[in-house]
Amino acid sequence: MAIPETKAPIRVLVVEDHHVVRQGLVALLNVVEGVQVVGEAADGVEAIAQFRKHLPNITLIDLRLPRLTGVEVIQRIRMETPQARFIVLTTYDGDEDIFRALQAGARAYLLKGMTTEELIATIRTVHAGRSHIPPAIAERLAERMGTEELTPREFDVLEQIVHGKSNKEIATELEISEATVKTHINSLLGKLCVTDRTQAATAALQRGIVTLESLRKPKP
Amino acid sequence: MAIPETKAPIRVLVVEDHHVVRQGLVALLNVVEGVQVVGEAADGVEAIAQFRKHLPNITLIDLRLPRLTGVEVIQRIRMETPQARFIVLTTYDGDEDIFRALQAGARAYLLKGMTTEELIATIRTVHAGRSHIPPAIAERLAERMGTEELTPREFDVLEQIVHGKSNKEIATELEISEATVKTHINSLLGKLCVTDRTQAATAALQRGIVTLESLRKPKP
DNA sequence: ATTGTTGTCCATCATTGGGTGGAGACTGGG
DNA sequence: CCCAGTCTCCACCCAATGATGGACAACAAT
Repeated sequence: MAIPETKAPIRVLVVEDHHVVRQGLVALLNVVEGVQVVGEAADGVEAIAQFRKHLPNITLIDLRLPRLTGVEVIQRIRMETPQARFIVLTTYDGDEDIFRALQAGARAYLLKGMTTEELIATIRTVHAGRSHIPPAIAERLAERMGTEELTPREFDVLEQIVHGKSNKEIATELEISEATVKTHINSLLGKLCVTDRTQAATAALQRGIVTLESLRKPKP
Repeated sequence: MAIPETKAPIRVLVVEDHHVVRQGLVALLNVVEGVQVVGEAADGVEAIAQFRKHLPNITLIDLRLPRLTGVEVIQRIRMETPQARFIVLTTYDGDEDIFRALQAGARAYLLKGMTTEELIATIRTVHAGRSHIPPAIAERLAERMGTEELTPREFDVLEQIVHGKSNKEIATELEISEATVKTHINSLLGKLCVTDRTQAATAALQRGIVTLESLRKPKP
């Protein structure tokens, strides 16, 4: 071998649905000394299959995936392989997903705008058993920590609000009285630290509690 | 040469701020017969410089860029080189940007989730002087066509609404009476085909009239 | 100049929305 | 068992919102 004395390479699985991005990651990683891409997956189900097949040291995973979300994939894999290490890689997304991913056991969270050096450094850091959260993400996490969890009902109402429903419509939809809707709104306004439904809607979108995509297709 | 009788390759400039994605595009394109990446740029200003330097046949460009937006880049380049051909490549973004990009002279609009084949096919199509708009995009464009343009003042008000301001606050901010704010709201509600401010806010975000990012940082 | 159009502005009125207090159901610990 | 805590539900009150109608100025077109 030309390489004098290297350790075993870090075996990486890349999970990402965007072809271009996946290609980019693989191309970047495969020229790096000590890192080896052992598998690729374009959706959640495939990700789990590939993981079982290759048992990689590190799984680089996007949160927005077809079939299963990244968070679900992390949860399921950790169920059977608790020592699995994940680096979440996403364009932007809401705070909610970041939070969930870290709770599910992701060790690092990177934005797609990062430099190659950051990516490599993070892979090595996580492989060494440590975590890495960029300052920008940490800041948003901190904000989130202060806020309380929404109850299921409050979540239902918030979802309707984001979809532009009036209190009366929400009441009909959820089969409760309009007064009750107002109560839920009142308490979720408090939890989201906002003062009216419009702010609640934008806050929900910012945090990823509801996604912009879900607005296009009316729900069945 | 090993290749028997090829035409001159299509010379492509890649403009994209996400390192990973840019790498992916370059890696993908450079293995394609008849396509040659002649330059890369990570922001709007660099894009214009690289364009002048290389005069590519096709410019593959993201809309969300530092320094100058993709739309601005397209406009400026077409000012001096009207025959320049652009393929807009973006993750998702709002309808507004799609519309503006096409108006500015982009010939095609692709989502980053596309297959390699689609990308290559589109490059060839555009290089041959034709356009290519995927059905999903075309649909959204069609929706947009029916809607009227907002007046500057209406736009101001809408922006404030998305930022969660009350009518009174908007009135103070814009130095007009609250009644006037209501008038503007009323007419912009009509133009956006919605019935209240919350729907207006989400519609504005969907269409990219206002972006989620701009919500985080309070404007100066 | 005059007509038409469009954008900005304002006032009044009915409706909606948010604030407050409080009742019954259900949970987990002591 | 009983208590504290939480979730869900509802009614009443007043402020904010949206609908309507109309005044005024700027501008284009003939």
